[in-house]
Amino acid sequence: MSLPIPSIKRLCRVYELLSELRRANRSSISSTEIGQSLQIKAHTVRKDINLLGKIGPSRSGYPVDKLIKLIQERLQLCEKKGLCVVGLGPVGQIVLRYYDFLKDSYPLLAGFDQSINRLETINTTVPLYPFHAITEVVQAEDISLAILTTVRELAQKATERLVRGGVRGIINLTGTLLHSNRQDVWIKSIDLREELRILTACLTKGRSGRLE
Amino acid sequence: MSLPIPSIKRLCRVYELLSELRRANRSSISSTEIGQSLQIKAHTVRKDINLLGKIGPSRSGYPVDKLIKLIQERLQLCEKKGLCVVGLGPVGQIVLRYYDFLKDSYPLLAGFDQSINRLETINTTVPLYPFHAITEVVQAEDISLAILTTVRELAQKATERLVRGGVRGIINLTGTLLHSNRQDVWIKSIDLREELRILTACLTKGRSGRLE
DNA sequence: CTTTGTGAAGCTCTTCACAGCT
DNA sequence: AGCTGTGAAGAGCTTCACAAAG
Repeated sequence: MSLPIPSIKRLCRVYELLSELRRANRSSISSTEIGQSLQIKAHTVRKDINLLGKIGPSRSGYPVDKLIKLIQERLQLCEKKGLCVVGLGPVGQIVLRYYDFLKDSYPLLAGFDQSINRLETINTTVPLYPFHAITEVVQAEDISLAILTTVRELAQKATERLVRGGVRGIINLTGTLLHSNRQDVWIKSIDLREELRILTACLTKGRSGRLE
Repeated sequence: MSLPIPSIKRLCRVYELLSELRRANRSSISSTEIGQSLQIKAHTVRKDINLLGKIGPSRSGYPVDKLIKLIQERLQLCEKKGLCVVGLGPVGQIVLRYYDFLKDSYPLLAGFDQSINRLETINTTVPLYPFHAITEVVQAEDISLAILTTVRELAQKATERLVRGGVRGIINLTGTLLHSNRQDVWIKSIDLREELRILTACLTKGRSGRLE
């Protein structure tokens, strides 16, 4: 059975927490403590973990190593996924320069831009290609995820080429609404202006909830 | 009555769509068409709009102008909110340089960094201040929103100073979990690594839903 | 005959309560 | 005592179905 999206989101945060704990050599942690650290109710943490399947009969907190492995397997965080950046303006260049923190799981295999000038002047170890090569390169390099940072006008065309090449997940930073008929493509749009508006509207609510 | 968060999010997107329509001189639009444009069910669009209050008895689509005004009022998008950026590394500098697209509603009143060197070398019309001045400046300039882009180590301290000065909404781009006891402070955390993991996990689900 | 408006039904996710294990 | 695991209850949001209006 497939996990509910809210559970997936929380489990990704649990995963990050556990990775930090492992670095600090902690060997186990209780649902209560996970809850406090991440500001989630302990009930919910346990439900989420149980949705993953049986972890074993330990009754004194969850073993960090086992739980990491379980989440990795169930959420498919174990196998590497090829990543690319489309649009090498200021934002795209930041991704090129600072992607180190994700290269273990998401090797950055390609950057694309429509301007030949940019392709020639940007100094990076990531292979760069012209915009028209997207489908071909994505297919050849087996890239399944993309970060979109193009100008608005190119966003939809880029999406189509990415999907045609085999990309199945896109982080859309262009502030444009992307269309894709396909039912197996996931798009996460992030737009600062929209987020500011949401925050503004939330201020009028009495108490604050967490924004996912 | 206060709106549910999912409705707030959708209405912000409707608002953006309506703004575009107004620029194109459209005078009315139906819930069906809004739904198609934003990939929301028409039912839901109407429910959301009705939550705002009575808009009037027109039965041939919603009048664009009236609806914009109604959303603005109810979501408090009308009055300006002072904004600041904390942390002037690569990401913070992008906000400084490209914030134009939001300055109408969110004037950027201050930038903060802990490095005096940065404060002196960055070329911008936005007033820059040292890290320790956060509380004071936020209060003096009546700033209510902040974009956080500091290094991890400073994120929590920055948050405390911002909140003490009067900030009530924070977009957190630091990849750190922020704590705030206060019930009237809203925090939206955006973290590329987490988003990539969520996308990865979603790929294992059969059909794609929209990620909010 | 298309459009909005809305109570009611339905569904998904969260929270509860408590059994069972260590 | 403190912890996990889980069916049952509950809350919140979405979807439905249809009345009412142009």
